[in-house]
Amino acid sequence: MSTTGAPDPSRRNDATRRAILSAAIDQVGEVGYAKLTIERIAKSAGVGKQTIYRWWPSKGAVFFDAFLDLAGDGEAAALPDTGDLAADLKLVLVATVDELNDPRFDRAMRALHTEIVLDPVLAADYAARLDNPMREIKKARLRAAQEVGQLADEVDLEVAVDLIWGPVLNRWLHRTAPLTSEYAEQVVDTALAGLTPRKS
Amino acid sequence: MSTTGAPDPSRRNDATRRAILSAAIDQVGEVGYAKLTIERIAKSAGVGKQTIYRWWPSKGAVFFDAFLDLAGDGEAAALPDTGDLAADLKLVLVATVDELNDPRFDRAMRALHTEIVLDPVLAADYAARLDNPMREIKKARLRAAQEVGQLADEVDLEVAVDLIWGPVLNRWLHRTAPLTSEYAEQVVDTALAGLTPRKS
Amino acid sequence: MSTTGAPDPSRRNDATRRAILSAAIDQVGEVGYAKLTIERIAKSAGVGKQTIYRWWPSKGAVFFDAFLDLAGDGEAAALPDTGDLAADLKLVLVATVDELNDPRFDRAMRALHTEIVLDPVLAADYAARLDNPMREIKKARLRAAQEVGQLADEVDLEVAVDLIWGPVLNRWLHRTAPLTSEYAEQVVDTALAGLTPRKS
Amino acid sequence: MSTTGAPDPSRRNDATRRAILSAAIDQVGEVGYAKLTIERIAKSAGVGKQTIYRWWPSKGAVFFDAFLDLAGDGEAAALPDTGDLAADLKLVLVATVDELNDPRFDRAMRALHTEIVLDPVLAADYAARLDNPMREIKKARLRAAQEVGQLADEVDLEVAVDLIWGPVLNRWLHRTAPLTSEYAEQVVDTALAGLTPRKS
DNA sequence: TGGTAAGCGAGACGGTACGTCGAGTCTTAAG
DNA sequence: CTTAAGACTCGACGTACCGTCTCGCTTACCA
Repeated sequence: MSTTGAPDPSRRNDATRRAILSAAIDQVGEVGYAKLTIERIAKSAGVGKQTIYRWWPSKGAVFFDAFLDLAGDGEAAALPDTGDLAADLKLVLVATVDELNDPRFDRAMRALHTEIVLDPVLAADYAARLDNPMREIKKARLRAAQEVGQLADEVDLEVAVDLIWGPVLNRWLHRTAPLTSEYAEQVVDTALAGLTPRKS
Repeated sequence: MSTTGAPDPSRRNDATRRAILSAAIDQVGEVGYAKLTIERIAKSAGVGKQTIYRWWPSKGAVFFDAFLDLAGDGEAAALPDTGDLAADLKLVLVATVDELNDPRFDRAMRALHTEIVLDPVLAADYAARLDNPMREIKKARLRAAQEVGQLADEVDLEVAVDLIWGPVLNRWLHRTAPLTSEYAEQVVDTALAGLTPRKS
Repeated sequence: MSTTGAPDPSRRNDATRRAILSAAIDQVGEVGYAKLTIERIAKSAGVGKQTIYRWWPSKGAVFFDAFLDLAGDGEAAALPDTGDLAADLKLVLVATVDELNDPRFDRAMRALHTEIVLDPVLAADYAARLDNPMREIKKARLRAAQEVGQLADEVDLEVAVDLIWGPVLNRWLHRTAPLTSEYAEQVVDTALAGLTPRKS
Repeated sequence: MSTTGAPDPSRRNDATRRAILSAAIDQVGEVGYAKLTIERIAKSAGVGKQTIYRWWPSKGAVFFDAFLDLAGDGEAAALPDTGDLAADLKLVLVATVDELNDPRFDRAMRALHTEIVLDPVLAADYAARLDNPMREIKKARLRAAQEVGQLADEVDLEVAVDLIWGPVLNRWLHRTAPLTSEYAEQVVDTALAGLTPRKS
C-alpha cells in the first residue's frame, strides 16, 4: 500500500478540470500572462488552490494544458493539395498570419512561447503534442510535391518546413515589421525559387 | 520646466550603474532569469533597491540594458565578403550557431527573448539598438552579392535575411532539433538554391 | 452576511497567536518599543508577517494585546484590608513602585503609555480591560475605609484614587525625580492628612 | 585644527532655524506626530535635510525645540497670590484644563509626552527648560502659603505640587474621564483638606 | 446501505519578493 | 564654508502570491 500522495486520476472531477483550464485562458486574455497567478485562476474557476496544485506543478503547466486543449480541437488532418504547391502554401500561411494577428490568440500564443523558450520540458511536451504533428502534416504536403517533381529531390524536408514557416513565426515573435499576407506570399515565392538567379 | 519627479541623469553615479548591470548579467547566469529578482541584483551589486527603481521600471528593463551593454561592445561592422556568398554566409551562420550553443549566452539570450516577446516597447528598443543595425549589415552583404549577380535582382532583401537567419533562430528558440553547423550550412544552401528543382 | 474579508477567528491557530504575543513582549524587552517592528516580531515568533497583519492592524495593537495578556493574568482581586488604611495603601503603592522600577516592566509599560496617549481607541480599550477593573478594586478599599470612618464621607472616591496613585504614576512617567518607596509613603501620608494644617 | 565635524553655532543662519521649527509645528498640526518626518519638515521649510541633521539628532529633538520655542514665550513669572490659596490654585488649574482641552495644544502636548516618556535625555531637557521652572513657580506660591499658615509646615512642597497638578495631568493623558473645571476644583479642595475626616 | 477514503472549496500558515517610504550619509553646484 | 538639492545604502513598511497545510463537506466505492 502506497502513501505517495499521488492523486488518483480516476476520481478526478472533469467539470472542475475544465473550469480551471478555461479560467486560465480567460484570465490570460484579461490580464496577460505576467499577471496570471494560480490564485487568480483558482478564484476565477471557483476552485481551491490545492485542487490546481494536485494536478499541475506550475502555472506554466496549467496554461500549457489549457492552450493545448484549445488548440487541439479542430486541427486539420492535412494541408490542402490542389496540385499547385505555391498556392496551397500561400493559403495555409496566410491563414496562419490571420490567426497570429487575432489579438486573443496573439496573447495566448506569446504566453506559450515565453514558457517554452525557458523550459525545455515544456518545449519537449509542446513538440510532442502540437508541433511535431503539425510538422508531419506539413512535410506530408511537401513530400507529395516532391513526388510530382514540384520540389527538388535533394531538399531536406525539415529544412524546407523551416524555410517556409520560420520567417513568418519570427517576424510575429519579434515584431520586426507588420505581419501581412503579402509578406507570407513573398516568403513562399522566395523560398521556392531560391535566392540565386535562375537562368532565364 | 518639468516637475515629473524624473531623476536628473547628470547626478547619476556611473560606477553604481555599471555594478547593477554586471550584477544582473552575473545573476542570470547563476540562477536563471525566472529566479532573477530586483532584490538579488541589488544585493549582488551592493546597492539599495531604490537605486535600481530610480533608474529602471522593472527587472526586464534592467536586464535588457545589461544585455545591450554587453552585446553592444565589439560588434562587427560588416560581414565578410570573399566573393563567395555561400561560404561567407555559412561562416557567419556557423559562428552564430556556436554562440547560441554557449550555455552562458544561451541563458541570457533566452531571457532577453522572453521579455521581448511579451513587451512591445522593449521589442522596439531592441530592434532599434541591436536588431536593425545587424539587419543593415546583413543586407549590405546581400546587396553586394546582388550587384555582382550572385543574388537575383527581384529578391526582397528583408525576405532574404529572414530566410537565412530565421530558421536558425527558430530552431534554437524552440529546440525543434539540435542546432548544428550542418544545419546552418544546409539552410544556406537550400535558401540560395530554392525548393523547386533547377533544370540540370 | 458580510463580505468584509475579515478573517474567520474560528480557524485561527492559537499556538501561533501566543507565539506572536510573547515574541512582542520579548522584543520590547530586548530592543525597546521604538525599535520594535512587525518584521522583528514575526521573525522572533517564527511566523510570516502576513499572519500578524491578518489579525492586528499595527504594531501598537499587537503589543497592546500582548501586554494585556501578560497583565491580565494573576490580577489581585482585592487590596489588603488590615484595618489600617495608611499602612495598606503604602504596602500597595510601594509594590507598584517596585514594579515600575523593574526595567523589564518599565519598558513595556512605557511603550503601552506611548500608544495610549496618542490613540483614544486603545485608551478606551485599556480603560475597559485593565484600568477600570483596577480602579474598582481601589475604590472598594477606600469605600470600606469610609464605612469605618477612616475616610471623610464627602470625599469623592474617584478623586481620592487619583490623589493617591496619580503622583506616583506621574513621577514615573516624567522622571521628575527618582521614584522611591519613601516618596510613595509620603504621598499617602500627605494625601490622607491634606495640605492645610490640622489643629493640635 | 579640528575636523570633528561639529558645526560652528556662530555661523548658523537663524532664519533657517526658525523656518525649520515653525515648519515642524505646522506639520504636526496637519498630519499628526506619527506622520511627521524629517523629510516633510525639510520640504515644508524649504531646507535641505542635511541642514536639519546638522543641528538636531532626531525628529523628536526638532519638535521638542519647536515646542519649547512656542511655549517659552509668554510664560507667567509667578502664580497669582490673592491671599486665598484655594482660589488661586483653582484659577490656575482651571486655566490649565482649558489649555489641555484646546485641540491644537492637545495634539502637540501629547506628541511631546510621547517623546519624553520614552527618551530620558529629552525628559531631562524638558525638565530643565520647562518643567522645573514651572515647578519653582508653583512651589513659590505654596511656600508663601506656608509662611502665612495656610499650608502645614511639615508638608513637602514637591509632594504638594504633585498632589495638586498630578491628578489633572493624569486624567488628561489617560482620558480616564472628561477633564472638567469641576474636577480641577475638586482636586484642589480634596488635596487641601485631606482624605481623612477632620474633627468638627 | 452505511463507512470510509478520496476529491474538493476555503483559507490560514511560513515564506519571498514586491514597490514605496523615510532614515541618515555623502556629493555636487551655487552663493 | 554653508546651503538646497538630491543620490546613495539600508531597513521596514504593508501587499501579493507562493506552495503546504488543515479544516469540513460532498461524493463515490466497497463491504
